Parts: sequence; C-alpha cells; structure tokens
Amino acid sequence: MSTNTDVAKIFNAMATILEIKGESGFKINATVKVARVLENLVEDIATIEDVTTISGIGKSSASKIKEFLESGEISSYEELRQSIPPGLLEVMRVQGLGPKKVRQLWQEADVVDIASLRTAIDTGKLDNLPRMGKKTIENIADALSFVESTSNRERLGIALPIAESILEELQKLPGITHSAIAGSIRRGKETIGDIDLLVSTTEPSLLAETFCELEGISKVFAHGETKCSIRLGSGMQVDLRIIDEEQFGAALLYFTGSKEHCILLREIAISQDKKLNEYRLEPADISATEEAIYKDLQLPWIPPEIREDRGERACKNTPNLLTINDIKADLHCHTTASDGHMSIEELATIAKARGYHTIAVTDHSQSQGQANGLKPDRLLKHIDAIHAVNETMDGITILAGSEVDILPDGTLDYDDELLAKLDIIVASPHAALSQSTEDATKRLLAAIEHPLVHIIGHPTGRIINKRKGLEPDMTTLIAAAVEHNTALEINANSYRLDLRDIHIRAAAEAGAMLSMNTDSHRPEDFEQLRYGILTARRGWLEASRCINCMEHDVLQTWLVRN
DNA sequence: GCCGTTTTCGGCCCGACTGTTTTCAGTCG
Repeated sequence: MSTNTDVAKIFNAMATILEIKGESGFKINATVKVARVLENLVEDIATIEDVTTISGIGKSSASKIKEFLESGEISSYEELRQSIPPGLLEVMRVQGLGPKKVRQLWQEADVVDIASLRTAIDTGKLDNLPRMGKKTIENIADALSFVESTSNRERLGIALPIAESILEELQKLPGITHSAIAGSIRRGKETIGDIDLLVSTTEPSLLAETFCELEGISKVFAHGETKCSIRLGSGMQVDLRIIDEEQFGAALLYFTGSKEHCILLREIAISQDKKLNEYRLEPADISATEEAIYKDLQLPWIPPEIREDRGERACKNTPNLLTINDIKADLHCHTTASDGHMSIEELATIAKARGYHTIAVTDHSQSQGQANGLKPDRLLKHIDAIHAVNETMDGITILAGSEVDILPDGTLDYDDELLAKLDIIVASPHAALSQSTEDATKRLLAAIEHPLVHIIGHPTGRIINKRKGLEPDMTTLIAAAVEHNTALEINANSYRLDLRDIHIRAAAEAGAMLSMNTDSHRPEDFEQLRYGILTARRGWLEASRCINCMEHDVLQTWLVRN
C-alpha cells in the first residue's frame, strides 16, 4: 500500500537525519525498525485501529503515524528536515560516507548535496580536513562517480547467474573444499545489493588473488586475508569471504542474513547464556553446519528465504515450503499466435520434458494490439488448433486458454460466450497501470468475482526497477479471491515477481490459492521458474496452496469447479 | 525509541577492513 510506503520513507529519512545529528544509535535503530515494519505490512496502516499492537511500533511512532494520516505530515519530521540541508540524505548514499563523515563534510567543508561534494573534491576543499587523507578522498570521489552513474539494486535474475558463474570459476582452483552463494541471493530477494560468496580452501592466497584479478573487475575495495571485495564493470559489488572449513556453517548462517534474522538469533543466544558470532556458537563451540547451530538454539533449521525476522522465531518445525520439484504444470504461456516465439507443439514438448502433466496456452486478447492479441475469430481457430495438438500428444494435457486483459473498468476483453469456450482463463491487467488504489481495487475485484476467471495474472503489473504498477487494497482482493476461489498468480519472470513475497504470504494465510507461472514467450523463459519459487518461499508458500502443484485430475476438477 | 517468564528502568549484535594514526574511528554488512 502506498500509504505504508510513504510513511516508511519518512521514518527512514528521520533515521538518517538522526544519524547525521549524532543521536543515540538505539533511537536510530528503533526508527529504522518502524520503517521496516511498515514496508512489510500488507494491510493499509490507516485501517489499523491501534498501531502500537504491532511489534516495533511504540507510543511515539504511533502518534507520528496518526498525525500523518490526519494531516499528511509529521511536524517533528518537518522540524528535523529543516535542521539539516536536504541534499545531505543523498550524500549518505555514497559508499564509505557514514553519518560522522557527512556531518564533518557539511560543517567543515560546506557540503550540502552531491553537487557541492563534487565541487569540494575538485577544488581541494577536503584536503586539509582531519582524518581525511588522500586515499579517503580518492575513494569518496570514486564512490561519488558510481552514485552519479547508477542507483538501483540489481534484479535477482541478473545477480544470481553472475554469482553462479563467478563461483564456478573459483571452484576450478586447487584446494577448494566448500563454497556457497550467501547473502540476499540465497534468501531469494527480488533485488540484490551485492553478491556474497563464501569459500573455504587450503590455498587462501591463491583464492584471494584470483578473485581480485577476475576478468571484468573495475575496482578492488578490499583484499584482506579473509575478505575481498570488488566491483564488476556492470556495477555489481562482489564480496568474497574466505572461511575455515570447520566454521563454514556459522559463516554461512551469518553471511546469509538477513541482518535482522542474525540479530534475532544472537538475542536468542544471549537469552540462553550463549554467544553467536560469525565463527561459532559458544560455549558448545558449534560451527560446522547451520542445522547444528539452530538445533542448539532450540530452533528448527530455518530456510534462508524466510530469515527476515518476520515471525520465523515461532517455528516449531522447519516450514514445508514449496520447491521447484512440486511444480507439475505451467498455466500461463504464449505461442506465435500472439507475441510468443514457440509453436503449440514446441510449448507442449518443453513442458513434457520438464515433467509437467499440464500446460496452458494463454495468448493475449484482442486489446493487446502491440502483442498481436487475438480477435475473437482468431481465438476460435486457435482453440481448435490447441485441442487438435492435444489429441496428438501423449503424456501432457494442453489447455486452450487466454490471457485476457482486465480493461481499466474491470470488464474483460472478450464476451462471456467466447470466454466460456476456453479451458482456462488468466485475467491480467496490462494498461492503465497508474490507476488510483480505489480504481485498481475495483478493477481487479471485478475480475476476481467473474465466474469464468481462474487466475489473476501478474496482479499489480509492476516491473521491478521500472514501473510501480497498481497498488490495490490487497487485503480486500485476497478476501475476494478466497470467496470466489480465484487463484492469484505468482509470475515467476524476474522482471515481475508479481505477486510479491509479503502479498503471497498474506494470501496463503488467508486461505487463497496461488498459481506459479513463467509467462513463457521463449523456450529459455521456463528457467525463470526458480525466481518465482524463491519468491513464493519468501512468502512462506506451501505446495498445498499452489494449484500448479496439484495432481492432473485434481487440477482438472479445480478448473471446472464453477 | 522500544521492550518486558529479568516489566516501567536498563539494556539494546558483533567483527573485519581501511585509512589514518601510533592506538583507533568510521564504515560496512
């Protein structure tokens, strides 16, 4: 919800300003925590009667939130904001510049924003400041150029293959005993800040040297005995940790994060008179595997995707999250009939090779002119063609479907008589994706309630790092999806990952069904499935709540349920 | 600022690396 995001942004900004002003770190952490809680909240904060019932939000923050909801601003934030130059928040984004240095730059060198920082460097204004040597200024200048040229976190679909290829390269070295990708990639976050690799080896110097001399490196930040850090030409930062083999589990746990989960574990350790760090759990000196550490903390092993301090502490057993092997059907794919690059036969052959029992052909509907959407007469012929191929192929059921546009007013792009001829209907929003929350909710609600619709495809229409998409009232949509037994899609394409993790979790907990689809247009698109799986797992999804995990006949029954 | 089988005060996660110092502050994850 956008209100939640708006308020979260204010709390994040407040925290940064408090840092620059040198306030207590605990107060700052508490403020950041409020922002994080709001970011992860599915319900609109305005609909919650007493926000102090939410852990992390106390009286003081509650009154600030209330003030924002009533007046659209927070007076104490406005005061804070006026106490420092607004551009300093941007300066804080420069790597290597924290609150202390930023304050020093402001007070002693008149730096008020990115532009004046650049000027200060170029005119030598920083040269005589205390603890500001040549090397430090060089590093700031370099990091500044980086901020000026780029800003976004990279998509999981970009970062994961890069991480895999670097790790593969390092694994060729002699002496390697263990290796893993850690960090937010292992947790399956939709965007990645940097790549974390862990390796244990009998030849640490060779490993570090090779890593720091990999092809395509634009900068080496650190080249230590246990930590090396580089930036690739593409802008991604890659950190390598060189780990003692017998401490691999403790390191993997620590560097997988999230930070919040690690803090949670250390707090649990302290409450049991133990101490956890990146090397071991004391006093029992447990370090070899994650499982052993969790066990000693009296917790089940927690899957990386849910290590976010969003309630995993209460797990009595390891949650049975769905895996890629649970997927037995893909219910949203395109052929050459619209904008795909595969024939019906090709699509079915690939699906069969992946071990699926069912594949749905869901080409675009008539409004999607740019995607060669099918007019009714073409759709009728396409349905016949799909059924004909289905007759000729054994071991796979090919469904004649459509990805029907949900038009801005909530009506569908074909009339009901035509829709009734289809085996499966995925209804998706494609245009008018900047509607108000109210309009978007009405629009999607109409589709969910439509008796012929099986699945709502990429419900928000967002494109990661590019387009915000719709911001419907998700609580309302989920309730309707449960009532009408309409599945909400998890579009696995790494540009979309739509629904996103927190909404998947809310939907599954409310009893809604979800549908995991690749939206494949080309053969290689089927490989996007793993990003959808990671996202679903982040949403605590179990196979029992995903229609693509149903056995053949169960799915058939589900499709004709209405 | 938040929290509480240690409840209304006292505590809040932990260590590596860099650059600048000469014993450590700042930043990062």
